[in-house]
Amino acid sequence: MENKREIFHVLTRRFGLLDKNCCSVGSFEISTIQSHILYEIDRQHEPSMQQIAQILTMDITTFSRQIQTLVNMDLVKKTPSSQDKRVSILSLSVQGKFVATSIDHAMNVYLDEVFSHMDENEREMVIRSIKLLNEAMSKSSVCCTPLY
Amino acid sequence: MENKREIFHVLTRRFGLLDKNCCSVGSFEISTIQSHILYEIDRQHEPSMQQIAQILTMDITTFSRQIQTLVNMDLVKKTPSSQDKRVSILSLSVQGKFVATSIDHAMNVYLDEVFSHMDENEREMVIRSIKLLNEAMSKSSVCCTPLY
DNA sequence: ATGAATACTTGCAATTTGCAAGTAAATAAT
DNA sequence: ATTATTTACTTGCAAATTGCAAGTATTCAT
Repeated sequence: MENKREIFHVLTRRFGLLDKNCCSVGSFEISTIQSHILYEIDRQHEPSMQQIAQILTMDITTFSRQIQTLVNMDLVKKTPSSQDKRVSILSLSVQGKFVATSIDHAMNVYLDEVFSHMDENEREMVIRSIKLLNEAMSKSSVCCTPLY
Repeated sequence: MENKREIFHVLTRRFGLLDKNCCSVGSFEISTIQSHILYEIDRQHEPSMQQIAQILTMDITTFSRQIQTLVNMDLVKKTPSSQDKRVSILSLSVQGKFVATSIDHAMNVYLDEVFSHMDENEREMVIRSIKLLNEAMSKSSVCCTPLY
């Protein structure tokens, strides 16, 4: 029987390391969490604070302060919702979009390099496997609240 | 072309979340980093502080203090090396071994549950893919030095 | 024997964290 | 219509975590 945890542990530590090192773009020093925040704001449609905080399973107060930092860095904009004045709609500034895109690009460059060590069949298999795994994880009842 | 980053991001966030939630065993409150430290001490043969800190890419001073905490919790033992009195050999206490094993078990239970949503062929494919990926990542020259 | 390198520890100051308590707006109850 | 409750977010504060600089102790190099 395989020790599944081991191989997953190695994988996620490596990826986490990449996540950690990827995040300085130009003069911006971006922490891992901040890059994840930018990533999620970019993905979602007019997200509120709550929404992003929940996706990232962050305490809302911690999140609030991280957003303040990102607003001060002029990477994120906060717009009060017209429907509900309590909620702030988050969006990326032009600079924020640039940073998010740069990080995304860097990550994909890295992943392409990783995949270059495989042949075409292997590449396809791996991609298919990760997708399968994501589906299976989202079906799981054991861990965590589903992310998407 | 796939957006590789997206599917990897989802995967590693989910796994990270699991890592975060898994770690309270009995009366022990274990943080994610601490569980990784226990895991690596268990894996390695008579590791020094440096060794584990490097594997986990942690600052040695931060690591030193984390180890102090784990020693105080009676989960880790520090034995001065007989060959070199500067180095401390790390090992798990009986309790530490128990905690590490419990976490490992919990993770594998979760992973088994995840894999139960697949058929046997898929399971094999996924395991093979993760291994392939780990190999490819270890060959990569790009990762883990700052990208910009 | 002396200087440089290595393995680790401590001082300190900055950052990050999460709970408790706050404000303000929307919804429900009377 | 007024009051109470819930929701969305912010601030106070105290504890924990971090990393650099500077320290000690041991080993290696010359």
